[in-house]
Amino acid sequence: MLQKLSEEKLIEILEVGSREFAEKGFDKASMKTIASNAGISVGVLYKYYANKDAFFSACLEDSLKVLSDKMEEFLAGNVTPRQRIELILCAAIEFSKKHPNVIRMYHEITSGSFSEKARELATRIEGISAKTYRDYMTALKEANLLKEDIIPEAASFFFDNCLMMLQFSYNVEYFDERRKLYLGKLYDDDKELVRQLMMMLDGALLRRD
Amino acid sequence: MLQKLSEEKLIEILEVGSREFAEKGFDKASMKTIASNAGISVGVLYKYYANKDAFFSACLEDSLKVLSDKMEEFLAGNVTPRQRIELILCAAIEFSKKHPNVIRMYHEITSGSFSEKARELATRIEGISAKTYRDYMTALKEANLLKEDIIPEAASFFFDNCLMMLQFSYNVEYFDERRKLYLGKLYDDDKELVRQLMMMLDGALLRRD
DNA sequence: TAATCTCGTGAACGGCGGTTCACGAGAAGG
DNA sequence: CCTTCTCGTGAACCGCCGTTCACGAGATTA
Repeated sequence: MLQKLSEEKLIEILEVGSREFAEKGFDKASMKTIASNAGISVGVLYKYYANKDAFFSACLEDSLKVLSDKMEEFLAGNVTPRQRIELILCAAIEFSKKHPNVIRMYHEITSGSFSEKARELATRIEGISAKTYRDYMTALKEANLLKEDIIPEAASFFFDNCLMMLQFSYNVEYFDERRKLYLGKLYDDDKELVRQLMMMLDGALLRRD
Repeated sequence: MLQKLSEEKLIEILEVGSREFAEKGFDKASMKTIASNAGISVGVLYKYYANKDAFFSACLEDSLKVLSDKMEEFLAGNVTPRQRIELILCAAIEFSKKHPNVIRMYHEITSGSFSEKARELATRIEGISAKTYRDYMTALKEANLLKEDIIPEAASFFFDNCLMMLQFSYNVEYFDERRKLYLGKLYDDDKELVRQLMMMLDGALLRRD
């Protein structure tokens, strides 16, 4: 052969890996299975990645890239705060449905003890969204649109908490069942759920005019 | 010997197990380590529990009992809705600090594929809090204290999401770091955090008077 | 006291999964 | 066409972990 793995093959490997990790979690995912699902031998996996941990990090990085791209859209465009919240909520749900593995992998590193590398990656992406939200909340504050007495740090923490649980609720099996349990017939009505969340977040964060 | 393991020993085993599972997660926790930390042999663990899964379920059940006991306090006492929210927030944080392993084990089953038994346990406790919160929100609605247009199902989902993230933020290592990242100097000020969350939840859920 | 029973012990087993490495297929170079 | 080099292959290795079971220490019983 002397053919290095093609570009597409390398991408495929990362995709197969992400799927495996997202489905089974880090520990239960097996390098052998990943290799065979990607149609390569285990050996080559270790030619490209030092070990399971490094491979996981690569999959994670690949996944998180999509997420952080999305993040930049959040502050773009000139809309009212209320509209922006609604846009973000919709984007979060839409993103969830399009990239379930990203959220699942994110959730995965949330538990378990991971390598420095994985830690660092997660912290980096977390740092991006933290800063994005805090900047946004600070801007709201300065425009006197944030609720009285609420400080931007707490507001962005609160806001991201809500988004994170929303994403988990749409992707992680356990949280999905929980969502059904809580929402009942609202489970299938994304539109109405967004409307409800909107009203609550609005009331929580924005000054009454 | 012919001494059955003493009552205290049995309790100690569950505690050691819970700690181990909470710290390392189900997969990385080792039956041998648990046995040796509890000062018994592996064999006896298998005399009392059929396998690792069953032992995990027992630890989980032991932990969740504490949680569901706490739950009943939530609706007790005659206080205003605002006061009740504040009480629950404080209780959540206090509980987190007192029983870190409970939250961590709960978080653990949230990921990974678990046995029917573990699933069932989690669903049961989830069911209790879901019902508790929904009943409470329904009561608020009927008393005309819930915000206009908000339906109890969505409100209780939202509320529990906030509480859950709060608990994770105080116990699960990853979320704890994230909390520090978001809150900055507010990280050490529980009182102020509760005050801030209070204001936001109040605004999100309760009718303005 | 001798026989029997109970129950904790921990070495041993089996299997699995991450990781390695000797191999060989085939491209490149002469 | 032969040599050399590249790089994917997958059997083999190793360590770990859940699980088992033959054993024996001590309690019970007769």
